[in-house]
Amino acid sequence: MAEKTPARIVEVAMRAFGTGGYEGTSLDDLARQLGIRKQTILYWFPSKDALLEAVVDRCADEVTQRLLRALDGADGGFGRVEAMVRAMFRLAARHPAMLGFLREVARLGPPSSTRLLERLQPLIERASAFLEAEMDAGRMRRHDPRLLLLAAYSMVTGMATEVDVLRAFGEEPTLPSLLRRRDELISLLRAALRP
Amino acid sequence: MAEKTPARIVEVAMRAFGTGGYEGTSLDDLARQLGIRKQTILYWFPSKDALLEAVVDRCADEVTQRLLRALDGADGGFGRVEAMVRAMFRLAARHPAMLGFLREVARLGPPSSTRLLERLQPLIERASAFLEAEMDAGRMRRHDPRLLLLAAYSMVTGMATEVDVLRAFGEEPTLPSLLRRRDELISLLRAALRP
DNA sequence: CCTTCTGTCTACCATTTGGTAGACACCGGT
DNA sequence: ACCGGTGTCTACCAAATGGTAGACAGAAGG
Repeated sequence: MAEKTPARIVEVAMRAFGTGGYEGTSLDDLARQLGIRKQTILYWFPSKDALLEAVVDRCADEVTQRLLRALDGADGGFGRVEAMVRAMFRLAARHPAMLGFLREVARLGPPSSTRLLERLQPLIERASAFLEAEMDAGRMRRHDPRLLLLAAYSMVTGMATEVDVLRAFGEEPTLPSLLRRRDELISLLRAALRP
Repeated sequence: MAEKTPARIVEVAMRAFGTGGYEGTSLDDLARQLGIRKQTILYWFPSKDALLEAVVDRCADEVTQRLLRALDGADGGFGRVEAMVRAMFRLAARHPAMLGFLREVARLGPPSSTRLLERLQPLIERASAFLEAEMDAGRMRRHDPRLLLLAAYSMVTGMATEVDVLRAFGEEPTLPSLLRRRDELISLLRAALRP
């Protein structure tokens, strides 16, 4: 049990909130999964809302860190877009509930959604500035950079998380299928962005 | 009060489930909004789950009807894609909670998601057959038709529903802004699909 | 006038929920 | 040996939840 209790709680809560929803997950559920009593959860986080905030922060950190790295590295141009999509899919493969949690927070609305987006703001700024610059330089077809970003975000979370929908579309929730979806999405974006 | 009670219940429930989530909405909440007691709800629908099923069916009917009409009418080629996107956005404008409800059902998983997708299956088949034919004829750039459909679906629901996210991206939830998003999305798809 | 059916209501109920109060065990420092 | 803090636990609690039982009012039909 190397991991600290609060970190374990946040981890399990993110998975649970991301798949079962916030209201659909009780503190007792979490405690059961953690092998502790719910009072221990309430010792570390004074209320369920406070726990949610902590999970939001953890999630924002993870996403920001991964995407900023992808945005910095690699060659410029479309390679960077591709790197970001790959980073998100890697996240989806390694941490499947996190994208679900993102979506859940968006549904919950303020104050959690506000908190999340505040923390993601720098990332959004950097990414849309990058797209704008590429478009100005004529290396990408011109679109509204923020709407493009939003569309890409929606596609990634959709294609990475909606397992049942995927099944209806003939896709199994396996790793190879995930990679196919990733490549298909990249090719779609490339087609949309070629000058 | 021309509308029948069961229909009113389903209507209000769809709005509530779509914005507040299924577990986040109590029968008492619904009853309050309807100006009746929850026992009246339970008279028409034997349980909360049964009510959810009814809402799922109602939603599937509405979506199928609107999209099939868009898929039939208009000229072929990209015009039909555009008509479908427009139909979805019209739905989003007139019935904002319905797309949110779609997403909620996807999150809830089986059996509701299964039920919804079964009922949408014919629509999915028709749409992907259409895309396939267009690609075969060389009138659209080749992509995996089902994944393309899924991507488009994700983009539409995302861009039409995630108001808080939108706000972070500098978009206000007003009608003109919705139309801008619609047009931007159409132009994105057109760019991705031009041969 | 009586009966039956329909739709809504009042009165409950068992369970679950988020949260409080406080006991208890362990640990490091003195 | 003692003490103060830290982390987890047991014992509760008030409110809310989905659901049951049955009263009641009105309309329809004989």
